[in-house]
Amino acid sequence: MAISPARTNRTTDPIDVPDVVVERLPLYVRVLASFEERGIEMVSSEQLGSQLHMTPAQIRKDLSYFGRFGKQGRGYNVKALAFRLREILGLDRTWNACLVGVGRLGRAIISYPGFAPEGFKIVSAFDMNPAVVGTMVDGISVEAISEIKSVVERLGIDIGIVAVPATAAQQVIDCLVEAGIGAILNYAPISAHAPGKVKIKNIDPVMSLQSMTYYLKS
Amino acid sequence: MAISPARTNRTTDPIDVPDVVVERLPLYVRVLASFEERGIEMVSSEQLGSQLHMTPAQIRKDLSYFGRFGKQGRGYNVKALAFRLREILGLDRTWNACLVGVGRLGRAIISYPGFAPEGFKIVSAFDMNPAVVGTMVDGISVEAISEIKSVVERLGIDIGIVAVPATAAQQVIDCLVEAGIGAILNYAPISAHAPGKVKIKNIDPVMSLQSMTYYLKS
DNA sequence: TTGCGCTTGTGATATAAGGCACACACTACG
DNA sequence: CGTAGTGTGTGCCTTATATCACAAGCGCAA
Repeated sequence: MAISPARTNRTTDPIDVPDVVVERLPLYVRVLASFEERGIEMVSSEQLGSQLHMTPAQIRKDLSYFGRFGKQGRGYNVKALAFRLREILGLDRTWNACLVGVGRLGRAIISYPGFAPEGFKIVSAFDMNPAVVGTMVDGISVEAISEIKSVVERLGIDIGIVAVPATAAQQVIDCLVEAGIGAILNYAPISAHAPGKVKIKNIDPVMSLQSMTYYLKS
Repeated sequence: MAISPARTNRTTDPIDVPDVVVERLPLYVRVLASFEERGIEMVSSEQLGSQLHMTPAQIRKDLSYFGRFGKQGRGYNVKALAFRLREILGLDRTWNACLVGVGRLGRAIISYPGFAPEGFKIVSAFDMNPAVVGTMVDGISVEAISEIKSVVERLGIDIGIVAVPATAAQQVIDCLVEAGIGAILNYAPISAHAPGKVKIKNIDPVMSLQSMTYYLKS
């Protein structure tokens, strides 16, 4: 009568992986890439750990959520592990993103050269300001916010990037969710909340600074 | 013989407050400001919680690390609590920051209008590129990286903002630490490590996206 | 003054995350 | 083959974080 106990299946197992673990995977992908660049073929959790300032045990445990990638006595094959982790994270394809808010910050985001090499393409931009709608910014045409839903559906956009003022942010986020977006990267200084299964990450340099000052008032 | 048991003193009590709690304080400051704007005088942990999508208990416990700010039956005085939290976080003063790396991203950071209103002033900038050194960017003169230590000491700079390419980042960070900086905001795509008591926060939009895609591969 | 409704502050408890340590697997080498 | 050396995967324990639940405090109203 023994029911399959715990984590027995692998590779296709989105259940029960803690968010913290998923958030560390890109870190692993990144150091693996740097090992690969240096021509290193095998790497131990010990080496990964010292690079990342983490305990080897944590790395091994994190990886064990997704499968058994290592060989006892040898460690992990750098190339193979990187490949599998990219696969697991869904980085083996391109993702389309749209930007909402083409102000100063929005333009900087559009021009940021770090997204494309990692497979994130900003394919569309939106703004409320009629003076900006219809113009081109870095090869992207700016459209009215009312168009979000139709454009998202037409172009198959998965990710929304929000760079509007705080006052408009929650409204824009609701709008993106309504349009069927699955993940949101929010640069607006609000503690945004996305309903349902939609993932949201806030990027808020001011809040980061504001918590660090606590430790500065020595 | 009873030794003072646990948390008995308050207000000047930097010991033993978990980092997670400190990181939430700016959030509280922010919602309190929004309540204040709306002219609300008293607020309960229940109201704060529903605004922030947190349990009231967590908010009360977080605040209890620093003192007893509420009144039973009434809640918290919005203005007074905001004031105290700003004081605790060290937001009742201005902090000087310097920027390292005056590339595209660095310029965007210098021009970002969100820091100053919160008391963070970028007072100095550094770059490696001799073509940029000596120029002015948005009213800030750019100096050579070798000058960091002397400028940091002369101007009393507390915070370093790193916006250099990944390859140079760790070196720059070490240099800032050496110069006596107490906190670092790192925009470079590396998992940076600061030695000693120096606080560091990484801002990495690409990594945020890379972890969200895990949930997108529906 | 007394009593009631409301909300705090906090001990106790539950849940989540991290780390230890060891059996086991694999390699290399003689 | 056998043995020594190394490093994984994981059960178990520790530590950290979140939540519950309730006694005690406060304000208002009668």
